[in-house]
Amino acid sequence: MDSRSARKHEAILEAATSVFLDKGYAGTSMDDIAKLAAVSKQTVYKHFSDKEKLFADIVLATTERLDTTIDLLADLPTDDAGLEENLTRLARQFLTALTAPRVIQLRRLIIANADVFPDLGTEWYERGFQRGLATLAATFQRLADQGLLRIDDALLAANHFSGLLLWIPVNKAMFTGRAQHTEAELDHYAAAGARVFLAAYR
Amino acid sequence: MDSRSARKHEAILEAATSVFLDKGYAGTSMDDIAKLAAVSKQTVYKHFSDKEKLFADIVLATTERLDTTIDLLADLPTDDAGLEENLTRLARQFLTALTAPRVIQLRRLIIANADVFPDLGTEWYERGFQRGLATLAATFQRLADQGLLRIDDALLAANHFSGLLLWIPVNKAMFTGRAQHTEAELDHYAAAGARVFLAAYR
DNA sequence: GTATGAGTACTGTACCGTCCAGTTCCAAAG
DNA sequence: CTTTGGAACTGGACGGTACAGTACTCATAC
Repeated sequence: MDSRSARKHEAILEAATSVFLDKGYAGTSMDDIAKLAAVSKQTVYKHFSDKEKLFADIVLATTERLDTTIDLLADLPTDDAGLEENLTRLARQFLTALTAPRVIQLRRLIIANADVFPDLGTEWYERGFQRGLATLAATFQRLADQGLLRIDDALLAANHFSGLLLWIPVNKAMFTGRAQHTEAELDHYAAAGARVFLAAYR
Repeated sequence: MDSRSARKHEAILEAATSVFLDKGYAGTSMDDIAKLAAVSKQTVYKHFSDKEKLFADIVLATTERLDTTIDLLADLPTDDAGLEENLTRLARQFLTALTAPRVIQLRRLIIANADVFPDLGTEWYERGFQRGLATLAATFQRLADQGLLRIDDALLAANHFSGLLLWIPVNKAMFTGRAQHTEAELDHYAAAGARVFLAAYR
């Protein structure tokens, strides 16, 4: 059932995602998108009423995809033995997922336009950010219930975990455009973050 | 020596800072700035060759001002007695300084335009961000030398401290435009962050 | 009385969104 | 398999608007 219309729709979405992530909202023209999607501008406007609508759609779609990734990661084995090791591995996967160029670009895109699209910023914050934290918090709560961690406020703990891990690389990436983090650096951040977290919450 | 020219120069800088912080780079027109500064557009162009130059100047000037604020904060008494209390107070002041609307707006402004002005983003990162962290790290190192803290990598510790404190409120502010943090929330973040930090680094 | 600035008109460019005339796809009917 | 009708698409032109930067004339400060 991949009608021609559906194919075009998909091509436009894909092209728009690419260009928006790369050049920002203001830096992207509808002609750019149409050209990259190999589609006439008229067709773009047939599928998406205007630029704002198209932008909102691609942001939410990309957020959705990120959501499911986070959900997959947060499943942590609850055996006592290698707790620090497991947590470090989780931290490392978190770092990889959230410092991926696409994710960083999405963050930048939303922050940059949070004043023009306040609803979009809020929606991303709730769906793409707090939801991920809630998932992580649930995992920590499970560990706490098993007596492996000592936690009052699981959501706060999840925030601390994220902050310890992500503050450095995310800021670097936000400000210096394309930041290249070596694998070794990420390993180091993950180990150090997990260690501090356990020191406080075990 | 406040010549007329110098006064105009100052008025333009002030107006540009206000408008840029408020409406972003693309959202600000040179006419807006001229009007707010009560100055003709011609005069703006006499003092600043073009829009980009003006933007860079106001960003760096604002960064400079933030720098000195951080320097003032990071002075921590090194008496053993009330270490946790002192650290909590430092945390609280940090939070106040770095969640101030002006600072948040500056962050947004730089992140939003880091692709168009990569040098500016890098410069802010080094001057306004890493420099503040270095100051904080020096303070921690001093505490470590006195045997009050156990620290391998003072810069990493400073990053952890910042991440624990700022991850929540800064992200909320970045994404949801104008975030209003109550005093009570900030108190809570400061106390919790300082507690976790000490658990790991004392 | 001269340099500096105000006020304003103007040029050139970029881009959103629309319109239209001609073409291609696709599915159903013969 | 061929025809046919309508929907979707192309390509390009166009109106309208916003804005960076310049030019020019008249007023004002010092």
